[in-house]
Amino acid sequence: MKVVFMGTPDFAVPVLENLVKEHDVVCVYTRAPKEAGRGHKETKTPVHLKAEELGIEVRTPKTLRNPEEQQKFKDLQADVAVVAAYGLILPKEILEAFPYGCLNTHASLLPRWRGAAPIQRAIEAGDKKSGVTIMQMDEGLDTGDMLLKGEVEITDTTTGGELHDALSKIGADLIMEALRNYTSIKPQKQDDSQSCYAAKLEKEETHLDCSQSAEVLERKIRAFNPFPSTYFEYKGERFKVYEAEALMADSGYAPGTIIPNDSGLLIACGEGMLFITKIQRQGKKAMPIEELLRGFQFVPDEMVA
RNA sequence: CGCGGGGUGGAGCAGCCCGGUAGCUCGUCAGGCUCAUAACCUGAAGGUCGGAGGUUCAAAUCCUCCCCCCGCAA
Repeated sequence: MKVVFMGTPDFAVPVLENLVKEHDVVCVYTRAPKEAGRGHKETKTPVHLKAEELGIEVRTPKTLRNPEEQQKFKDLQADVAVVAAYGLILPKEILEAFPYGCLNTHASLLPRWRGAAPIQRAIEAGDKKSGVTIMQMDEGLDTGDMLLKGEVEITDTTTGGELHDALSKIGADLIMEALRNYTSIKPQKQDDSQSCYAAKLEKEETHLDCSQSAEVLERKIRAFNPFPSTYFEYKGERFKVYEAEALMADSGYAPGTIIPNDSGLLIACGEGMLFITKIQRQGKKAMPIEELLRGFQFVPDEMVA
């Protein structure tokens, strides 16, 4: 088939890689390069780089709401547009431009977790499973009819990064199946009453609030690992937390207190305690807590914030 | 030219501001103690202090340039 691909982050790259194996990807749409990273160098999106590597035309319009862009899109005369975490709203004219419309690869089991950050939100909420849904896009936010689903288990050690990679791969395979069997798949409506939204990750949430339950904090740490990661502050210095264990016994200490113990870094929480197992000091690499503690001391009874 | 931290025996850190015999915790190896041990005691090996210049009687430490890693902010 003649396919237009629309995607932006790493999650979308495997989808593009799969598409080119069986289809004629005539054009790739992605977000425009922006200043990012240290030194504010202009950075192309992962999909942009992959498309260039594959020798496919790349377009980076700032919006698809204007008639000129819509016409340029239609002129591609493709059979279908495959969308994976693109980041721009697709107006009706785009959605209806090709015979098969726009198929989206969404990283959740819809209708649960519509929206921006379904992967992290599923772990954070304590869901036991997640997955990918291929849907026929409509004008709503992830409300289109569902074509295919692929499930994956979330264990009590699954990190956001692991789930991201797993879902990315599943999505890349599912979209191929959807294209192959498009005409025989019966679209299913979403049950709106079962829906929920995955709000985008805010910087503010990455700060660990020790007054919360250790269980809740542990899930957040796991969901946000490796990105955007969580942190606490100690003596004015920021420490990123990548892994921790929740101990739900009552510590008897005020939330935020470093509890004396000889096996590692134990912090009192609103409910239970957090035993930090992987940490990163600013300016340093992430490392197991034992390593940091060989040369750095967290003084017992002092507080983290 | 966005702001900032760091590169010191295998690991993690201190020392740098106020130049002058390289230190701590851990690991490794050997020996000892012990019913035994990841515990304890004794001893040992192991470092071009990221790289290149410069200042100096003397540089991990001061100056210049370069390489690499990371945090913030976007």
